[in-house]
Amino acid sequence: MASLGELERAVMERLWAADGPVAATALRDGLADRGVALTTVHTVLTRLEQKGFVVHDDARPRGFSARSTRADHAAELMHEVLGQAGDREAVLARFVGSVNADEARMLRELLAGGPGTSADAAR
Amino acid sequence: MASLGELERAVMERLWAADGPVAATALRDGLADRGVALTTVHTVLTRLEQKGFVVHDDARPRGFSARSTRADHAAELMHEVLGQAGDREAVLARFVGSVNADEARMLRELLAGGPGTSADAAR
DNA sequence: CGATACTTCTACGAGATGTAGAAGAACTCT
DNA sequence: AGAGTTCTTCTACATCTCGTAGAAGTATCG
Repeated sequence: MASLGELERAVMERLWAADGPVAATALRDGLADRGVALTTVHTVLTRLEQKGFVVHDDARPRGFSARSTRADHAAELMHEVLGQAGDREAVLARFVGSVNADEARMLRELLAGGPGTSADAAR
Repeated sequence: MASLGELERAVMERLWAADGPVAATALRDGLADRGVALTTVHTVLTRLEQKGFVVHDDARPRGFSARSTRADHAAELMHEVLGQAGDREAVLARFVGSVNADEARMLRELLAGGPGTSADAAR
Protein backbone atom coordinates (compact mmCIF):
# COMPACT_ATOMS: atom_id res chain seq x y z
CA MET A 1 0.00 0.00 0.00
CA ALA A 2 2.97 2.29 -0.03
CA SER A 3 3.47 2.99 -3.65
CA LEU A 4 3.30 6.51 -4.93
CA GLY A 5 2.56 7.68 -8.41
CA GLU A 6 5.15 9.39 -10.53
CA LEU A 7 4.01 12.88 -9.79
CA GLU A 8 3.35 12.08 -6.18
CA ARG A 9 6.89 10.85 -5.84
CA ALA A 10 8.24 13.94 -7.55
CA VAL A 11 6.37 16.11 -5.10
CA MET A 12 7.59 14.10 -2.13
CA GLU A 13 11.11 14.44 -3.43
CA ARG A 14 10.82 18.21 -3.35
CA LEU A 15 9.32 18.16 0.08
CA TRP A 16 12.04 15.91 1.37
CA ALA A 17 14.71 18.09 -0.16
CA ALA A 18 13.19 21.23 1.30
CA ASP A 19 14.28 22.62 4.58
CA GLY A 20 10.94 23.76 5.88
CA PRO A 21 7.35 23.95 4.70
CA VAL A 22 6.92 24.60 1.00
CA ALA A 23 4.16 26.51 -0.73
CA ALA A 24 2.19 24.93 -3.54
CA THR A 25 3.37 27.58 -5.96
CA ALA A 26 6.98 26.79 -5.18
CA LEU A 27 6.30 23.12 -5.83
CA ARG A 28 4.68 23.91 -9.13
CA ASP A 29 7.67 26.03 -10.09
CA GLY A 30 10.01 23.27 -9.09
CA LEU A 31 8.07 20.92 -11.32
CA ALA A 32 8.08 23.42 -14.17
CA ASP A 33 9.59 20.82 -16.51
CA ARG A 34 6.35 18.93 -16.18
CA GLY A 35 4.23 21.95 -16.82
CA VAL A 36 1.64 20.99 -14.27
CA ALA A 37 -1.07 23.41 -13.22
CA LEU A 38 -1.19 24.71 -9.70
CA THR A 39 -4.44 22.92 -9.05
CA THR A 40 -2.84 19.68 -10.06
CA VAL A 41 -0.20 20.22 -7.44
CA HIS A 42 -2.90 20.89 -4.91
CA THR A 43 -4.75 17.75 -5.79
CA VAL A 44 -1.63 15.70 -5.42
CA LEU A 45 -0.83 17.34 -2.11
CA THR A 46 -4.31 16.61 -0.84
CA ARG A 47 -3.97 12.98 -1.79
CA LEU A 48 -0.56 12.74 -0.21
CA GLU A 49 -2.06 14.16 2.92
CA GLN A 50 -4.83 11.60 2.89
CA LYS A 51 -2.18 8.94 2.60
CA GLY A 52 -0.41 10.38 5.56
CA PHE A 53 2.76 11.44 3.82
CA VAL A 54 2.24 15.16 4.00
CA VAL A 55 0.90 17.74 6.39
CA HIS A 56 0.25 21.41 5.95
CA ASP A 57 0.23 24.29 8.35
CA ASP A 58 -2.58 26.82 8.36
CA ALA A 59 -0.50 29.76 7.38
CA ARG A 60 -1.95 31.66 4.54
CA PRO A 61 -0.07 30.50 1.60
CA ARG A 62 -0.24 26.99 3.02
CA GLY A 63 3.07 25.42 3.89
CA PHE A 64 3.34 21.74 3.02
CA SER A 65 5.89 19.42 4.49
CA ALA A 66 6.70 15.74 4.50
CA ARG A 67 5.78 13.87 7.63
CA SER A 68 8.91 11.78 7.67
CA THR A 69 12.33 12.17 6.18
CA ARG A 70 13.22 10.45 2.98
CA ALA A 71 15.58 8.17 4.86
CA ASP A 72 12.90 7.19 7.34
CA HIS A 73 10.48 6.54 4.58
CA ALA A 74 12.93 4.37 2.69
CA ALA A 75 13.90 2.47 5.82
CA GLU A 76 10.26 1.88 6.59
CA LEU A 77 9.70 0.51 3.12
CA MET A 78 12.65 -1.78 3.52
CA HIS A 79 11.17 -3.11 6.73
CA GLU A 80 7.86 -3.61 5.05
CA VAL A 81 9.45 -5.67 2.34
CA LEU A 82 11.43 -7.64 4.86
CA GLY A 83 8.34 -8.26 6.91
CA GLN A 84 6.20 -9.44 4.05
CA ALA A 85 8.68 -12.05 2.96
CA GLY A 86 8.42 -15.23 4.90
CA ASP A 87 11.98 -16.14 5.70
CA ARG A 88 13.63 -13.02 7.03
CA GLU A 89 17.00 -14.62 7.40
CA ALA A 90 16.99 -15.73 3.78
CA VAL A 91 16.06 -12.26 2.64
CA LEU A 92 18.69 -10.63 4.78
CA ALA A 93 21.24 -13.08 3.47
CA ARG A 94 20.45 -12.19 -0.13
CA PHE A 95 20.37 -8.55 0.74
CA VAL A 96 23.69 -8.55 2.52
CA GLY A 97 25.10 -10.76 -0.17
CA SER A 98 24.50 -8.12 -2.76
CA VAL A 99 25.40 -4.92 -1.05
CA ASN A 100 28.56 -3.28 -2.30
CA ALA A 101 31.66 -3.00 -0.15
CA ASP A 102 30.81 0.51 0.88
CA GLU A 103 27.38 -0.39 2.06
CA ALA A 104 28.72 -3.44 3.85
CA ARG A 105 31.14 -1.24 5.72
CA MET A 106 28.36 1.13 6.70
CA LEU A 107 26.26 -1.72 7.94
CA ARG A 108 29.06 -3.16 10.01
CA GLU A 109 29.74 0.16 11.60
CA LEU A 110 26.11 0.72 12.31
CA LEU A 111 25.72 -2.71 13.81
CA ALA A 112 28.98 -2.75 15.67
CA GLY A 113 29.34 -1.62 19.24
CA GLY A 114 28.41 1.94 18.53
CA PRO A 115 26.70 3.94 21.25
CA GLY A 116 23.47 2.18 21.95
CA THR A 117 24.21 -1.28 20.63
CA SER A 118 21.09 -3.42 20.88
CA ALA A 119 19.76 -0.92 23.37
CA ASP A 120 16.88 0.50 21.38
CA ALA A 121 15.02 -2.34 19.73
CA ALA A 122 11.64 -0.69 19.58
CA ARG A 123 11.39 2.40 17.48
CA MET B 1 7.98 0.03 -9.96
CA ALA B 2 7.62 -3.46 -8.63
CA SER B 3 4.31 -3.55 -6.89
CA LEU B 4 2.00 -6.47 -7.42
CA GLY B 5 -1.73 -6.62 -6.98
CA GLU B 6 -3.34 -8.69 -4.28
CA LEU B 7 -4.13 -11.64 -6.46
CA GLU B 8 -0.85 -11.37 -8.27
CA ARG B 9 0.95 -11.53 -4.99
CA ALA B 10 -1.09 -14.52 -3.88
CA VAL B 11 -0.17 -16.34 -7.06
CA MET B 12 3.49 -15.49 -6.68
CA GLU B 13 3.33 -16.74 -3.14
CA ARG B 14 2.16 -20.14 -4.36
CA LEU B 15 4.76 -20.23 -7.05
CA TRP B 16 7.47 -19.36 -4.59
CA ALA B 17 6.27 -21.99 -2.19
CA ALA B 18 6.13 -24.62 -4.90
CA ASP B 19 8.97 -26.91 -5.60
CA GLY B 20 8.74 -27.05 -9.35
CA PRO B 21 6.48 -25.74 -12.09
CA VAL B 22 2.83 -25.47 -11.14
CA ALA B 23 -0.19 -25.93 -13.37
CA ALA B 24 -2.85 -23.26 -13.59
CA THR B 25 -5.45 -25.65 -12.24
CA ALA B 26 -3.34 -26.31 -9.17
CA LEU B 27 -3.03 -22.60 -8.59
CA ARG B 28 -6.75 -22.13 -8.91
CA ASP B 29 -7.30 -24.91 -6.40
CA GLY B 30 -4.79 -23.38 -4.05
CA LEU B 31 -6.68 -20.13 -4.29
CA ALA B 32 -10.00 -21.87 -3.74
CA ASP B 33 -10.80 -19.56 -0.83
CA ARG B 34 -10.96 -16.76 -3.33
CA GLY B 35 -13.14 -18.69 -5.70
CA VAL B 36 -11.40 -17.40 -8.78
CA ALA B 37 -12.08 -18.85 -12.18
CA LEU B 38 -9.36 -20.70 -14.03
CA THR B 39 -9.28 -18.05 -16.71
CA THR B 40 -8.68 -15.44 -14.07
CA VAL B 41 -5.64 -17.35 -12.94
CA HIS B 42 -4.44 -17.52 -16.49
CA THR B 43 -4.88 -13.82 -16.97
CA VAL B 44 -2.89 -13.09 -13.87
CA LEU B 45 -0.19 -15.51 -14.91
CA THR B 46 0.07 -13.87 -18.29
CA ARG B 47 0.44 -10.49 -16.69
CA LEU B 48 3.03 -11.77 -14.28
CA GLU B 49 4.93 -13.13 -17.21
CA GLN B 50 4.79 -9.81 -18.99
CA LYS B 51 6.18 -8.23 -15.86
CA GLY B 52 8.98 -10.75 -15.85
CA PHE B 53 8.09 -12.50 -12.63
CA VAL B 54 6.94 -15.76 -14.10
CA VAL B 55 7.86 -18.12 -16.89
CA HIS B 56 6.10 -21.17 -18.22
CA ASP B 57 7.35 -24.27 -19.95
CA ASP B 58 5.66 -25.60 -23.04
CA ALA B 59 4.58 -28.87 -21.55
CA ARG B 60 0.98 -29.57 -22.15
CA PRO B 61 -0.68 -28.59 -19.03
CA ARG B 62 1.62 -25.57 -18.88
CA GLY B 63 3.93 -25.43 -15.92
CA PHE B 64 4.37 -22.00 -14.40
CA SER B 65 7.23 -21.03 -12.15
CA ALA B 66 8.63 -17.95 -10.50
CA ARG B 67 11.73 -16.53 -12.07
CA SER B 68 13.38 -15.73 -8.79
CA THR B 69 12.96 -16.94 -5.25
CA ARG B 70 10.91 -15.03 -2.80
CA ALA B 71 14.01 -14.11 -0.85
CA ASP B 72 15.77 -12.84 -3.95
CA HIS B 73 12.76 -10.86 -4.92
CA ALA B 74 12.48 -9.27 -1.50
CA ALA B 75 16.19 -8.53 -1.36
CA GLU B 76 15.99 -6.95 -4.77
CA LEU B 77 13.14 -4.75 -3.67
CA MET B 78 15.11 -3.70 -0.65
CA HIS B 79 17.97 -2.70 -2.87
CA GLU B 80 15.66 -0.80 -5.11
CA VAL B 81 14.35 1.19 -2.21
CA LEU B 82 17.83 1.78 -0.91
CA GLY B 83 18.99 2.90 -4.31
CA GLN B 84 16.17 5.32 -4.94
CA ALA B 85 16.75 7.15 -1.72
CA GLY B 86 19.47 9.72 -1.97
CA ASP B 87 21.54 9.19 1.13
CA ARG B 88 22.21 5.48 1.47
CA GLU B 89 23.99 5.80 4.73
CA ALA B 90 21.10 7.67 6.29
CA VAL B 91 18.69 5.03 5.08
CA LEU B 92 20.82 2.19 6.35
CA ALA B 93 21.18 3.94 9.66
CA ARG B 94 17.42 4.22 10.04
CA PHE B 95 16.99 0.69 8.85
CA VAL B 96 19.52 -0.78 11.23
CA GLY B 97 18.23 1.42 13.98
CA SER B 98 14.85 -0.19 13.78
CA VAL B 99 15.59 -3.85 13.23
CA ASN B 100 14.79 -6.07 16.14
CA ALA B 101 17.47 -7.85 18.12
CA ASP B 102 17.04 -11.04 16.18
CA GLU B 103 17.47 -9.38 12.84
CA ALA B 104 20.44 -7.43 14.10
CA ARG B 105 22.08 -10.67 15.13
CA MET B 106 21.45 -12.17 11.72
CA LEU B 107 22.91 -9.14 10.05
CA ARG B 108 26.03 -9.23 12.17
CA GLU B 109 26.58 -12.86 11.40
CA LEU B 110 25.98 -12.38 7.72
CA LEU B 111 28.35 -9.46 7.59
CA ALA B 112 31.01 -11.11 9.66
CA GLY B 113 32.52 -13.35 7.05
CA GLY B 114 31.50 -11.83 3.78
CA PRO B 115 33.65 -9.97 1.29
CA GLY B 116 34.73 -6.58 2.44
CA THR B 117 35.20 -7.52 6.06
CA SER B 118 36.95 -4.80 8.01
CA ALA B 119 40.39 -6.11 7.07
CA ASP B 120 40.06 -5.78 3.32
CA ALA B 121 37.64 -2.89 3.34
CA ALA B 122 40.38 -0.58 2.17
CA ARG B 123 40.96 -2.63 -0.95
C1' DC C 1 -14.21 -39.08 -33.33
C1' DG C 2 -16.52 -37.03 -29.30
C1' DA C 3 -16.08 -35.37 -24.76
C1' DT C 4 -13.08 -33.20 -21.62
C1' DA C 5 -9.42 -30.22 -20.34
C1' DC C 6 -6.42 -26.44 -21.25
C1' DT C 7 -5.12 -22.00 -23.51
C1' DT C 8 -5.81 -17.70 -25.63
C1' DC C 9 -8.58 -13.68 -26.77
C1' DT C 10 -11.40 -10.13 -25.55
C1' DA C 11 -13.99 -7.32 -22.42
C1' DC C 12 -15.61 -4.88 -18.51
C1' DG C 13 -15.84 -2.64 -13.80
C1' DA C 14 -13.49 -0.58 -9.87
C1' DG C 15 -9.83 2.04 -8.03
C1' DA C 16 -5.64 4.88 -8.42
C1' DT C 17 -3.37 8.64 -10.50
C1' DG C 18 -2.55 12.65 -13.56
C1' DT C 19 -4.79 16.49 -15.09
C1' DA C 20 -7.17 20.73 -14.51
C1' DG C 21 -11.40 24.10 -14.79
C1' DA C 22 -14.64 26.62 -11.89
C1' DA C 23 -16.01 28.57 -7.95
C1' DG C 24 -15.15 30.31 -3.47
C1' DA C 25 -12.07 32.59 0.13
C1' DA C 26 -8.41 35.49 1.54
C1' DC C 27 -4.99 38.92 0.85
C1' DT C 28 -2.96 43.32 -1.02
C1' DC C 29 -2.87 47.81 -2.52
C1' DT C 30 -4.70 52.07 -3.41
C1' DA D 1 -13.67 49.72 1.61
C1' DG D 2 -13.32 47.97 -3.16
C1' DA D 3 -11.11 45.72 -6.95
C1' DG D 4 -7.72 42.92 -8.56
C1' DT D 5 -4.72 39.14 -7.56
C1' DT D 6 -3.61 34.94 -5.40
C1' DC D 7 -4.61 30.83 -3.03
C1' DT D 8 -7.75 26.94 -1.80
C1' DT D 9 -11.33 23.75 -2.41
C1' DC D 10 -14.62 21.22 -5.18
C1' DT D 11 -15.69 18.56 -8.91
C1' DA D 12 -14.78 16.04 -13.06
C1' DC D 13 -12.68 13.34 -16.45
C1' DA D 14 -9.12 10.33 -18.97
C1' DT D 15 -5.97 6.66 -18.53
C1' DC D 16 -3.90 2.77 -16.55
C1' DT D 17 -3.72 -1.16 -13.56
C1' DC D 18 -5.82 -5.09 -11.59
C1' DG D 19 -9.50 -8.44 -10.62
C1' DT D 20 -12.76 -10.92 -12.94
C1' DA D 21 -14.35 -14.00 -16.35
C1' DG D 22 -17.07 -15.52 -20.77
C1' DA D 23 -16.24 -17.27 -25.41
C1' DA D 24 -13.80 -19.34 -28.64
C1' DG D 25 -10.00 -22.04 -30.14
C1' DT D 26 -6.70 -26.05 -29.49
C1' DA D 27 -4.99 -30.15 -27.60
C1' DT D 28 -5.68 -34.60 -25.11
C1' DC D 29 -7.92 -38.89 -23.69
C1' DG D 30 -10.75 -42.77 -24.09
